[in-house]
Amino acid sequence: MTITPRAREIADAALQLLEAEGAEGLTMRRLADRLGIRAPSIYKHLPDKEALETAIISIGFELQTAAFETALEGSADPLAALASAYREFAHANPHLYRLMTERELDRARLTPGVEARAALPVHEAVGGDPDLARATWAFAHGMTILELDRRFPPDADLDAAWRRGLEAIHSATPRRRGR
Amino acid sequence: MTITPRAREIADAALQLLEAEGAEGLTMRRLADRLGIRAPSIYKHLPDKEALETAIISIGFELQTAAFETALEGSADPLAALASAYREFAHANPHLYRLMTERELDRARLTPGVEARAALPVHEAVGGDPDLARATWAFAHGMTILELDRRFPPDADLDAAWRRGLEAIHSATPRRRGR
DNA sequence: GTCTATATCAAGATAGAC
DNA sequence: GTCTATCTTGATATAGAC
Repeated sequence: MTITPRAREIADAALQLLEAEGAEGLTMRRLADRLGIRAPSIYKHLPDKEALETAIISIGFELQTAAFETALEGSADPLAALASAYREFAHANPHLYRLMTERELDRARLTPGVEARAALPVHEAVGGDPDLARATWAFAHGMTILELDRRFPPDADLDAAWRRGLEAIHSATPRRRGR
Repeated sequence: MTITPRAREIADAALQLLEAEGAEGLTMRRLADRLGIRAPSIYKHLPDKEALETAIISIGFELQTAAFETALEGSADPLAALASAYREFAHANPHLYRLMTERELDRARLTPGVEARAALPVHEAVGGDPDLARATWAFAHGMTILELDRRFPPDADLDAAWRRGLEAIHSATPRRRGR
């Protein structure tokens, strides 16, 4: 779904609200407060709350794509660079990260192409093997969300766990000529 | 937290309700209906809804532990056996699996030891390396929850992605004498 | 594009009697 | 251990005027 400029402003404000107050803090009333309008006015720009959330998620994919691009600039180890960028993105925007990952995606309502654009660099970094790319995403998402939810023991060395997993993936990655 | 027999009956019914109707279906009123009592009566046995949820999660860990034990009996490849059992457990009890993983755990309210007992076989299967065990759990959880939430493309070969990831982990697992 | 007023609903939880 | 009655809260969303 493409979106009017005003709807985009509203979604930007919603993202700020989401990160400031968490998922339960994201209500139409509070969002309206933040915008200086009344809640029913929002419905003139976005049909319902789901559309609002999907608009936020589209912004999230754009931010993630940008983070990946920055991370890859002049990096000698693309996989490690993307993994760090992924982890840092989630820690910088934990509520957004949860919103983006903890549910089924209503892809028909996303800005077209945003999801695939965000995923592309990972596919390239593992040499184009789609199965390995999915396994890599699963590992990264698992580490990230379990860390955000504090599911590892408090004394766990998560840097070491990330390293151990990336090593394993690296050793399973097909080599290109010249590497 | 340990629990009275009646509270355990209530938690068992709550688990059935959860799997039948999903997380939003799990309300004190509907649970009471299923038990043939009124909602306020539940509060004589469990202090609040969080205690109910934590009791369900404790049961979940017990079920998972049992599933792991069955899977390991006479298996030549413990890691593969545990991975299959993990995946099957989640698919057989998807709402329970989400409840168990998609939030911070209130460990003080769990039945003591249940979480560690469920995790132990995985630690053993990767040769006792705690970092590799965490990476393995992250991979398995990531695959599982992304699959439950239909986040992979519909044509993705998820068996192949599981295999690819487990291969990578296996090649990173320290060998024991005689293997 | 924004407003006021309101419909609609359903949740968790408590008091106090039996 | 269960009941009835009720409090309290707060959410999404619509109608219709300006």
